[in-house]
Amino acid sequence: MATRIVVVDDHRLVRAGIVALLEDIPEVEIVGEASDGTQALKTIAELEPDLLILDLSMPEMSGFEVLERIHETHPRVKVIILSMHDSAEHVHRALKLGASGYLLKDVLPDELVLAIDAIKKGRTWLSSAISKTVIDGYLGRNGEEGALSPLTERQNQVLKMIAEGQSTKQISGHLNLSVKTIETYRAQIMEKLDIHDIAGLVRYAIRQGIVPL
Amino acid sequence: MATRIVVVDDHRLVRAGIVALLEDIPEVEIVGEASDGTQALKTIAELEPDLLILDLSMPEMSGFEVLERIHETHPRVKVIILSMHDSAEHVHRALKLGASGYLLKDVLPDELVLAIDAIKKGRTWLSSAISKTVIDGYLGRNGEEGALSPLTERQNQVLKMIAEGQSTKQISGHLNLSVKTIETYRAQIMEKLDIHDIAGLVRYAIRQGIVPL
DNA sequence: GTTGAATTCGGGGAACTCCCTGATGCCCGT
DNA sequence: ACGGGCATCAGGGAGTTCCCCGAATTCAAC
Repeated sequence: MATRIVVVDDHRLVRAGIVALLEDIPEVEIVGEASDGTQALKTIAELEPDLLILDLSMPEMSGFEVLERIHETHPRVKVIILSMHDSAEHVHRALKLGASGYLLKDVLPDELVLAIDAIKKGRTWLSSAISKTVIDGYLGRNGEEGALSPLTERQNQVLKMIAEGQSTKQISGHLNLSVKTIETYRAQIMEKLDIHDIAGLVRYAIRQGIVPL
Repeated sequence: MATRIVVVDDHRLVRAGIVALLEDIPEVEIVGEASDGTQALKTIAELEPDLLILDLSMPEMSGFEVLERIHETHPRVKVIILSMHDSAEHVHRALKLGASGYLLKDVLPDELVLAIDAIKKGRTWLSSAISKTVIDGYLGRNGEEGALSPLTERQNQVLKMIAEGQSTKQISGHLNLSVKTIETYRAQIMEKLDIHDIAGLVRYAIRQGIVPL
């Protein structure tokens, strides 16, 4: 029986492209499309597909949120993440939230078919470019540079607020912490990431999906 | 005779999608693909296509640079810009650099075909969503809020450096201007954009394509 | 030829960041 | 139980930003 697929991406052209690519594959059947998170959840509830192809970067509701809710409400629906960014942080979050696959948008079209096949059989499929990163992470490459988000929860929280444009003082207010504490975090973040200006932190945060663009 | 097209996009999947979409159209023929600017220029020199479908956001060489060089070396090659961002600034730059069309990635696939057709006939095609903005700009909507980048050249230059992470002092050094002057610009920028923190400026600059992510 | 926008600079002071050092309590793993 | 990572805070001072003011050019435009 064909795998029933729903494609979620906010760019119609990209969506249409994926559909066009999969159209010729006999084992799969595109049963629905959606262009944002809300719509995606509705479509899934209606159609109960086997597989979701999910773009991460979407307005309103991010792919992560969609992923999270799907995992709660429709745990049997497998999800392949389509992303532009080869970011360890992204991969980490996606897998944690129950994604079955993570493909970069620059994969060969054939790989999409392979991935669908693998996932149908219960495996997890990662783009070859990222599997190395993940394995490194798994191996506890905490040595120096690599690995998944090197920041603690608090640091991530503060980073987010920095990237949102809040000042040290504002952050300290919102978190009910002393200015000094936030200063410490900011310094720790900058040291760990080896980024030494706000602009760099903002770009980092955007790339990591911590704040929307 | 069929329009000979080269597709340039750094995401293979997207490229493959576009190709798949155009494959069925009899009037066009995809003769080549490229995944970055350098490759694109080479391909164009070799194949001398009629039309280029160009993604703006690419690593190494941005779509704008490619566009610029093509216009210099192969002025007869028409270019359709494919972009994710509905940014007046982007559209403006693209048209200035000689693009014949500007399509958002969320266009209906059919519109791509229409655009190709229109451009083949010497017209300019803009995604419906953006044509309004452009017309407003054309009408000299310099009144208050709207239009193309509201910043002066200097302000843009400073904004870029801010978004790159340079401090007021560093910028003043690089531009051989006094710190006070840069302070003035920064204040002017913030006032004009109604953005009052560095993080916001960085996000704005990224959205406008002034700095890469 | 005056008006206006763009570019350039300054003074001064309050506010804030940045950097360094040091410290406490807590929880976790061996 | 001890080391280590984490979260939390402090003091102090140099350096910067931020915000208020004002003002000189130049150049194009009306």
